[in-house]
Amino acid sequence: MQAFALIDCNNFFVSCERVFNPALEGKPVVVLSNNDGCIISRSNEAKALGIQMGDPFFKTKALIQAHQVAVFSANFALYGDMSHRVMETLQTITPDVDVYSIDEAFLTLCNNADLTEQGRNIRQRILKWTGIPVSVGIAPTKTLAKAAAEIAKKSAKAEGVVTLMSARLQEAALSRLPVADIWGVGRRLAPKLHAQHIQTALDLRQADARFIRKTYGLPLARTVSELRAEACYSLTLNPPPQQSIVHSRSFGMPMSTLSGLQQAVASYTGRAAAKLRHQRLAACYLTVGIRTNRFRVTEPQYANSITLELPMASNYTAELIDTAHRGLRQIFQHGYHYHKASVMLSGLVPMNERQVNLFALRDTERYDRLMSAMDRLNRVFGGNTIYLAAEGMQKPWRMKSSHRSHWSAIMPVKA
DNA sequence: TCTGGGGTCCTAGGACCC
DNA sequence: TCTGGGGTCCTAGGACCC
Repeated sequence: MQAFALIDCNNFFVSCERVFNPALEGKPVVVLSNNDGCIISRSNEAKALGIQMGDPFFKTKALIQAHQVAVFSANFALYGDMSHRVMETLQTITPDVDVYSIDEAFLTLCNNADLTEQGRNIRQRILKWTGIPVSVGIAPTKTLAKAAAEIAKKSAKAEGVVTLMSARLQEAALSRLPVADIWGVGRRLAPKLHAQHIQTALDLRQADARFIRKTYGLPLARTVSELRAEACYSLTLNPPPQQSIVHSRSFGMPMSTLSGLQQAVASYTGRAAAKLRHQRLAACYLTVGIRTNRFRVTEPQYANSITLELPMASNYTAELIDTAHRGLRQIFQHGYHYHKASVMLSGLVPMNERQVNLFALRDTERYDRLMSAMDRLNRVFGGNTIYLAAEGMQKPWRMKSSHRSHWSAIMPVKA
């Protein structure tokens, strides 16, 4: 029988910060999302304080200050780099690594040797070579391996590795796992399943396959099969090319005018176009969207988006901005407080020769500007500000937050 | 005051065709 | 009384993931 292993980095963003600042070990730590809006990574100590994934920062601020929780603005350039190191380490164990996300990868193990022992070895090597602690789940299907890793993360006696190869072990483990913890059961499906008296993962494994297929669709039917150790998914070793590139941000403050939105949309389009060129692609379609603040329920709400076809596949910023502005004029309505805009590029194709030449030209300019900006930063703050330069330097205090000798300056400085 | 951002896949229903 | 039946393509919306 095939044995899948899921390698899942523990509290990944927090663990990355700890690699560069070991004094954070054993202390509560959280990492915040882009605009410092939400909590997106928590150390075990922060979890124990009751801080939830996705909690708005401002709502937990009092708790955070009371317990002296260390707070970090997300540094995705750093996390991407650390992720790369983890994946490279896995490559030294087997060439066939299915990188599932920034902090997870699937691989298959040799079923002749002791699987749990192999899991332990992987764990030790990653910790030693990268400093990142991981959990390993081993099972006959990807979904069961995910569940096993989930249990490994929480169980002290598992020592980071759980193997679920036999039906007996699978049933025992799934009977104690809430159905909502299963990969493929999200916040919408979980209450619906509860209403059908499907509470645990074991209940789902034993549910009527045709009923599930008919009521909830193909994806959940596959999840049920996978829970029964019937593999529906294999390793994805040659991922298909990306289908879309998005750049979206919420604004710092509400925006009401078309010209204000135009500025934001132009800047987002520029970012999306840069990502496009970086991947040597061009786009056939552009979608622009705007919306009001969905949390302000007392205010009138408006959300709209429009997709435009480009006359020719393009990755040229000015052309894409023109298109985005044309779309924006069509969906803009007076009288609303806008809160967020997004630009999506789709219908992605490899860039042609003309586009490559334009790219080379602009890339040189960008590179020069980036280097001079980094040089200035390094002179002011010393080394290690490189990640920040890549992030775009949207807020002054962000610079300080990335500088390793200025940890005390990590909290936002109010104007 | 302050509530992230970037992705994928599936399905139902309408339009249209023969 | 009884009002085809496939097939395709497209789109919006819903669900999920990290």
